[in-house]
Amino acid sequence: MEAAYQPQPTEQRWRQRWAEMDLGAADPASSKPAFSIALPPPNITGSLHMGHALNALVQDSLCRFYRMNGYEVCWVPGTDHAAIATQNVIERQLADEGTSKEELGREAFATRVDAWYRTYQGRILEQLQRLGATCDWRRERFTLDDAYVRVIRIVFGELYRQGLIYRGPRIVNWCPRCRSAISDEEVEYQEQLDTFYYVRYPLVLGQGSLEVATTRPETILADVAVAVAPGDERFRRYVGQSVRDPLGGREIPVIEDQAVDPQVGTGVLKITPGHSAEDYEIGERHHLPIQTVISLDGLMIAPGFPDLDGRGVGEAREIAAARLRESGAMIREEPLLHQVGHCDRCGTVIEPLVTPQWWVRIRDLADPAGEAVASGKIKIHPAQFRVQYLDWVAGLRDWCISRQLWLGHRIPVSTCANGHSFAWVDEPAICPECSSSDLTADPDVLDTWFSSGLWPFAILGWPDPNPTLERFYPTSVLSTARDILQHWVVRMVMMGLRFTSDIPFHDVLFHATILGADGARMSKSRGNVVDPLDMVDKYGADALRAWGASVAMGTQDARFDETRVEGYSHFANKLWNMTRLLYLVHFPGEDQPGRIPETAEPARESLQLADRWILSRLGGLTQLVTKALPEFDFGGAMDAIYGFAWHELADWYLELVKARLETGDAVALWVTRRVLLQMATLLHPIMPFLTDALAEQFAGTPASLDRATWPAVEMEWIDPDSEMAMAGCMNLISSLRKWLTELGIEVSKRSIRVPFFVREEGPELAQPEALGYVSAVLPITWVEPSAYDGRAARPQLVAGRTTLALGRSAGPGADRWKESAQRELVKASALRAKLEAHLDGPFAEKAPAEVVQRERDRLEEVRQRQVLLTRLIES
RNA sequence: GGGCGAAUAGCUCAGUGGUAGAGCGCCUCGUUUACACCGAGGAUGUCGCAGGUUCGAAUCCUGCUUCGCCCACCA
Repeated sequence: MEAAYQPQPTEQRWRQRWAEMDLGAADPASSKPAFSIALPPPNITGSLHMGHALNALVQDSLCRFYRMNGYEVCWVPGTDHAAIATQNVIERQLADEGTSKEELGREAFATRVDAWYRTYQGRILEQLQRLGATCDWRRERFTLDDAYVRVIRIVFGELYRQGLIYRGPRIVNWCPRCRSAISDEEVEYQEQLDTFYYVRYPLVLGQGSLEVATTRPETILADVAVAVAPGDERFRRYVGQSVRDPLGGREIPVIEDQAVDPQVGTGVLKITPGHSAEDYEIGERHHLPIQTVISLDGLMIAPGFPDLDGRGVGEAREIAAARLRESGAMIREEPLLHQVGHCDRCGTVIEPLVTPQWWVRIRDLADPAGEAVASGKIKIHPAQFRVQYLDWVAGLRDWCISRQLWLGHRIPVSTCANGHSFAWVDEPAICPECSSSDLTADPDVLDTWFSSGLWPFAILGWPDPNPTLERFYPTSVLSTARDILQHWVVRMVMMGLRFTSDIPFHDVLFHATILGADGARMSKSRGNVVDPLDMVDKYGADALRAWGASVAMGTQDARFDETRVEGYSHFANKLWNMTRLLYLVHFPGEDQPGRIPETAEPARESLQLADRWILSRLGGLTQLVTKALPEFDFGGAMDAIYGFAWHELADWYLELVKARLETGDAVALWVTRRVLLQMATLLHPIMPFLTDALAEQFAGTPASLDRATWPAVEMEWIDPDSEMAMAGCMNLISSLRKWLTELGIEVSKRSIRVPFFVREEGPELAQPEALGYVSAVLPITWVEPSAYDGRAARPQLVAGRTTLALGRSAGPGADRWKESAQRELVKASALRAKLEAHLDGPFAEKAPAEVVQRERDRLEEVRQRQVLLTRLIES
């Protein structure tokens, strides 16, 4: 074994081995219970980011855990074409090259896209493998594959025939830059400072006017009414009359509508159904016409107004405001901070526009999706996101699924010259109704989330009955980032329930979002992005995984902290060297190859105190980890293993057992081997590379711990008495070591042996092995008290209820021992006073008996300690 | 505006009704035959603020402050 653990060559070797062993291969014919995960398909828009990495390691840890627990695990990987995102990435590239998709033309653009997908698709999956992911790689899916496209068309056709998909002109969130509609969920609201314009709308008949407050004077030309709240006394006399729009001079009615809030602005709302979602609804209620003054490019259409016509919306706003000021219609202007919708892909301000689009009637789909979570059939972790899910599902509106992009799944509908529209799976040459061959295919493509929503069953071969689908659907767990809840998770539940009559997964995991070290979301523009593969290069995949496990399920976003990743790389080295310690006992030569041999389990009676203690602790650890992982408490499992390995096994047990190992003590050899190996097994789901490299050093282990059986808890190991005895002994050793240091005795010098004798023996030394343990880790030697009785005051130490005395005049710090004892006495007295006061009060009567007893024991201990210390100082 | 969450050591974060924890950083000392990717020791905390419940609160409740996330048609 090398003196230091080397992650890079080790990981490379094991990646290859796992691939050869095909660890992820799922056999639908197996008789084991099933566990399955559909890997959330990363967008093919570049490389893997920290979120992907975190998500991958969460899923991989679960898959490994369940395989080790006897499950047939199916983890299906894949990628998503991500229409809008990919198109934007490629458009940016083209812009950098000084060209555009329009210049290229559709065909050349499509070629370009294909090349992009080919380059990055494989790369993303390779990156997952570098993290140690054990997917069933042969089942890889891509949302543009023929089979996947077929599923989409079948689903679309079904919904179409069931009347759940319809086409119609309605107001949509239009992104003028993408030149496409986007769904409500793709709109991101940002606070923005604009001007609030107060504008006068004069009555057509008679004197008077209404004041309207608006942020969008350029849309006055598309106003079709002015509305007030029902019963608003201030404006009662205007209702039913007409006012003139102050730019165009058209007559428009004054109406009442419940959507108007009398508190906001002037209490009078201009109604522009063509350019506001809210106004559109009001317009529908009152059967108002729709006027349009903004084009799909976001430019004004105002033929009668040459100064406005063809201008951008921003410019037009300034011009319209100027006109209003000139005409005297502008009453005043004030700054207004408000929320404005932006395209979440390109950041452009959304323009609500009325265009013909395809829609999914949502209620029939959403209600069952809500019920699945409300009833507990689908569980969400952490639990507080359940509420968010339910609120969100309850508020869903019809879903706009058409996009006017060049990239994506075509809407599988054609219309013939005679006006027959029909959905298809394979594009037909003639109309099925009238056999007309004059067909027009719909030009739009589908929202990416429409196809992603089918992922869990589409990748398992639906709709054709097959063993994989039968066996692994519904999937067990869906793990994802929480920002995708509304986009994706809900869609999958809706589609799953509708088309498979079953939930798509049992548990939903929302892992933490990883922020940059500066606490902001990672973004290229902020320059705070950390590439997970850089971390893998630097510290190893296992270190990154261990860190990820420790933060994955926090309820709060987690800042990336490289020092902690580094800390876990040290941990990996520590584990390596703990195993190396045992290895060198068997194979003392540096380069001597061999495997730590299996030996027979010793009889329980032959175990020493330390052996019983560490096995008991191991039993407790096994219990904890076995419970934590299926509850998705990766952090709890990681912390427990870390603490056990470093602060119990390495710091104490291995130090105590070293001498026994060197003399070939069969019991010590067996216990050490057992503990090291079982600990590695428990850690394998989280740190697979390292633990496999460790297990390889032991004879009789499987080719990978992934194939090992998960350790059962050995109940007979659980031994509270030994744990308590050992705790006392460790406490004594710590006190003595501290004390020796204070006396100026070099604790770690092996050449020195300081004589000590036991003056008062407390429970710390009750176990026969205890004295030996103290002298095993400290440079002391035990002498008979009689040899020193009667001598003058000797430096003494009180630890717990044990008093030890130094057997010769001490080194340079010899005169300091009384100071040290004095300090201890002060502490003991203070503690005693506190405990006595506590036990004197109502605590003694009201608290549970065992808690009170514990305090009494502490008091008794501290009293004795005080007596000992006092005697000591006075001696 | 509504909902959810967070506030613990210098930094990043665990934790939990009964004696405040880890990693990293800092100070002292040490070892180089498991590990300097190490060991031993140390300093640093009114566990956001104010009330309440309780024998006991960092932990439960209420209010407040600050930060974050989600939702929402304030024009």
